[in-house]
Amino acid sequence: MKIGFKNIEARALNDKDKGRAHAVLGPLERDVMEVLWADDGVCGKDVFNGLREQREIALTTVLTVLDRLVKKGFVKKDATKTVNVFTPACTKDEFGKKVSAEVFKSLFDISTGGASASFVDVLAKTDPVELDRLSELIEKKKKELKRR
Amino acid sequence: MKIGFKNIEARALNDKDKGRAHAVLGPLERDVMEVLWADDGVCGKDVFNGLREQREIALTTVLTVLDRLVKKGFVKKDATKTVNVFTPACTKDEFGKKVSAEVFKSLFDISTGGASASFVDVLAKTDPVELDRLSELIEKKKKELKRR
DNA sequence: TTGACATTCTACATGGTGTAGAATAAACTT
DNA sequence: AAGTTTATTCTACACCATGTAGAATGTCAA
Repeated sequence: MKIGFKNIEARALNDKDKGRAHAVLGPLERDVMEVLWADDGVCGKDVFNGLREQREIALTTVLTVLDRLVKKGFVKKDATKTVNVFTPACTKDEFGKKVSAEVFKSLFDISTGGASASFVDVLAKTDPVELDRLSELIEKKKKELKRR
Repeated sequence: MKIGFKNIEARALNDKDKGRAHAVLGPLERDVMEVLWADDGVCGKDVFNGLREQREIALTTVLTVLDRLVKKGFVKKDATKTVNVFTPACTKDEFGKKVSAEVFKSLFDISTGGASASFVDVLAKTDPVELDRLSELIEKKKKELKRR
């Protein structure tokens, strides 16, 4: 019963994540982001009114979450107006990219092959058309790598 | 300042995750899994001895984590022997697939395009050779889809 | 039976998230 | 300016996953 450590050591090296590897946002936080992305430049109450229809929630809860989002850098707050206005710090797509990048790093740590296989599978189920775009992305990337 | 909800509604439908979207395992839990994958059929103490070299830790801590892993279904425990023997419930690759699948679903929820772009980017950095394999996977998947 | 070792129980700390009342501040009304 | 309404911040708690490990208990061999 000998034990090998290669992987552990490998992982330890690039393990900046403080505990949860890919945890990014909770469901409420994500819903708030959705509202911000859906309609830019809203105030806390707008967000509140929006979410309220889907779930029962207090205004202050929304404000708290909004503030946490600001602290995390996902949202910008404009406090110069009478009413604070919140805007996403980046587009939904950019956000997706950032989050994905983090997540993929951890995933590749586990298994590059497994991740790739799974990615294609899930993508095919979710949005088959995207498969073509993905092919293009890969080709582009390959060329990019060759140029160097 | 009107607000749109399409995305929120969409998300609400397939939101089985109870809070953390892609949280899977903590760092210690992952390290334990690595030991199990690295050397199959070990007992608690083996895992302990292994981890011990990387970090200071108590035997019971390892046992606790091992048990939690069993409860989560990631590890199997054979209690028929004098000493309990632990084995991974699936290979590292399979695990990677499962975890990835979960994660990708959430990611695509945010942005399919962003996720794809990011995936290629990170993959190119991590393991450029895998880009070719990915291309193949996509082609295979496309054919598979056509057949139906 | 006793001692050594293995396993389980129980329990606490920490940190992120959801939750929101209370307190405070700012703005508006009269 | 005083009072009223509205907005924002403070403070605080609950919950859960995870890391952590001592205490208690169980098992087996000498």
